Formats: sequence, C-alpha cells, structure tokens
Amino acid sequence: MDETSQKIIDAAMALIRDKGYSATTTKDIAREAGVNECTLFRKFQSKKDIVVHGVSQERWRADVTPELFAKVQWELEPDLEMFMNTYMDRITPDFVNMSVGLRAPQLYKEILPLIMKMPKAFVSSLTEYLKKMEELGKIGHHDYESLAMSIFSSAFGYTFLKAAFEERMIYVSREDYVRSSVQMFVKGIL
Amino acid sequence: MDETSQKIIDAAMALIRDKGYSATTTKDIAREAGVNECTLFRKFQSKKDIVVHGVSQERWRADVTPELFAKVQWELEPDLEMFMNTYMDRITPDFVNMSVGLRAPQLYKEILPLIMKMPKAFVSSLTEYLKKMEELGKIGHHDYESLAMSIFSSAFGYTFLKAAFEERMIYVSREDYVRSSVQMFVKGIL
DNA sequence: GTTAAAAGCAAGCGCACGCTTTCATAAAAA
DNA sequence: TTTTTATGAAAGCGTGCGCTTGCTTTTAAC
Repeated sequence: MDETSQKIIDAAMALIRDKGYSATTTKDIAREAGVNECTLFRKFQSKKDIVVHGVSQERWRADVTPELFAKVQWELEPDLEMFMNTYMDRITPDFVNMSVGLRAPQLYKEILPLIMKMPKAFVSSLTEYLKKMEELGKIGHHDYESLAMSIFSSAFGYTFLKAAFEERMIYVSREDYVRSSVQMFVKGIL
Repeated sequence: MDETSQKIIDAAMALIRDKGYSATTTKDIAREAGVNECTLFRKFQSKKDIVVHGVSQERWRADVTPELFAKVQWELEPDLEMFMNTYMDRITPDFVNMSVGLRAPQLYKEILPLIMKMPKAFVSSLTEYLKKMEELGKIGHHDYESLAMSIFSSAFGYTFLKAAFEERMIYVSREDYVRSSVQMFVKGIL
C-alpha cells in the first residue's frame, strides 16, 4: 500500500467516523488527505472501494478474535476483568463511532458480518470459558449464554455510551466500572 | 396536526430508521407517505424541519422519564426487573435504529440532548433508588453510580444488540435475559 | 352551487454529488 | 538524457439532491 493510498484511506475513515458515510464527500476526503480529488479515483475504483480497503486494514479493524481471550488463569475474577479489558482495549470510542458511521445502505450488507465477529468472539469465548470452569468445579451450573450476554452487554454498554455521549453521560472511570461490575458478577456466579 | 402532515412525518421517521437521515431523500419520503413531493414543502419548511417535528411527537419519542420508574415495591429483585422491563418496553429496536439513523451532522446537535435524557433518567432514578434502599437497611453500601451504570448497560446492551444484529446475535429471550441478569445483580448486591 | 382550501402534477431551478477528462509538472527510473 | 510514473490543476460530465413554480384538480365548507 503506497503512502498516498494510505493517506486517502485514513482520511476517509476518519471522516466517516465523524460524519458518517453518506455525509462524507469525495472532495472532503481529498482535502483531508491533502491530495487532488482525481487521485482518489486513480487509486480506487469508487468511494465505496476506499472504505472496503479501509475496513480490511489492521489499523482500522479492531481485531477481536477468540484467540485474544485465550490467556485465562482459571480464576473467575481476574479472568472476567481480562475479558472486559481486552474488549475495551480494542473497541475504542473511535472504533464504535466508525462502525456507526458505516451504517449506510450501500455498505452495511458487506460490513455488518465483519462487525458482528467481535461480539460473537467475546460471547462464544466467554461461554466456553464458563463451561470449562464448571467442569473444573470452580463454579456451579448456570445458563451460560445468558450470563455471557450479560457480561458482554456490560462491556459493550459502557463502551458505546462513552463513544456516543462522551463525558456527558459517564462519570465512572473504566477501571472502577470494570472492577465493580466484575465483583458483582463474581458474587452472582459463585 | 393534520392527517397529511402526520403521514409525512411517519414516512420520514420510518425511512430514517431504515436508511439514515442522509440517505433518505425527500422524494423517498413523499413516495412512502403517498403524497406529492411539493406537499412536503407546503407543510414543512425543510427536510430537517420534518424530523424536528417528528422527534417532538409522542409516537416517535420513547418518553423515558424519572416518573416512569416511580412504581417501586422496595424489594430488590422485582424492582430491578421493573427498571429493566420499563426501559426495554420503551426503547424498542425500532427506536434504537431511528436514533442511530438521526446521527447526521445537520441534526445531531439538536437531537443528542433529547436522546441522552433516557439513559440519564434510568441511571439517576436507579441511583436514587439504591440510595434509599440503603437508608431502609435493605442493602449494604455500594458505589451506586457504578452499580446503576452496570445495570443500565445490561439493559442497553441487550436492546442495542437486538436492534443492530437481530436474531443473528441474540438467542436469549428478553424474559430469560432480564431474569438471569437481575438474579446475578441481586446476589451481587445482597 | 359557489367558493376556498388542500393537494396533485409536471417541469425545472441551482447546486453538490461521484466521477472523468485533458493537459501540465515534477520526480524517479532507465 | 530520455522515458516513465505519479500527481496536480481545472474544467466539466451526468445525475440526483432539496426545494420551487404555475397551474389544474379534488375535497369540503358555506
């Protein structure tokens, strides 16, 4: 990927994050990237093509995969904190806003599956983890899917609200939030 | 509000929910409402004016106010279920999608404060409730803000994921989800 | 039945969009 | 040095946008 193409992608993704896909024009992108508009179309086939390349890049993709959650200690409290922190490290407010900005009829069909991978990776890894914890005799039997969804919602809700409303909504620091919710989950599970 | 204007508003809001504000054209709205395009501009000053009227209408506003959460029994488990169910009754997937669809640079400054009222009403009511529950000696002392945020995130996360991914992400029914998360919260709090 | 208000119809305005073309320039490769 | 490659500058294409106009038709109040 040459430098010019990268500048174009970065500019496009940043604008989409801030204004949304439909509201971001190719002239905007060119100006933000510091290149001429026609250069956009020399490097890419269309506006849509720019974001398709963008979302496939590591820097614009929050690679949340099941492998990420592999480092467990089989100790409920630190493990749940690890799950939530790992997720929150990757799914930054910028990433959330970008995902929302990509919600355009022309794009969503292709991009929705990529975005869905991340919550799915979290929930399925956590469900697996909880099952094994029962097998190890460390926790009792529960509805793991509901439980995992609840813990995921907790991480997702905080992340999303922070992204959408910034400091106007959330006064609790991430550390405090993770610690106190995990403590509650642990008490609820054990 | 005359019938024609109402049809226009309803069509506009439904399209914005499905495609987003920028991607919804005035021709779209007219077609969906079954009126001529020029009628839109006889009834309203501009496209933006239509949605400003829309969000101020009861039918397009999920009136989540503190009063809504007043019917408490001072019994942790049913009360927390009431909080979550009341929220989920109002914040439907349609409403969530509409809120996301309204995320356009021309609109968001005016509309963000309206949307923020709802989570704020939930969290502040719940925080107040938990404080009083401590005064009544029914629960111990906690960081109520974190706790309330966590419970709210739980309701919000489920609602949002259901709206964004439908049945592709969530296999747990709302009833099961609310029951099992509340049980966990209750155990965590008591 | 007359009148006035509400809505349709069709054309089109000015503009900004995504995208293209032509030609000039400059740096790098041969 | 010559040639190739990358980019800029500027004009403009067709299209669809939000919105308007002029006029006709329907609806309904009086």
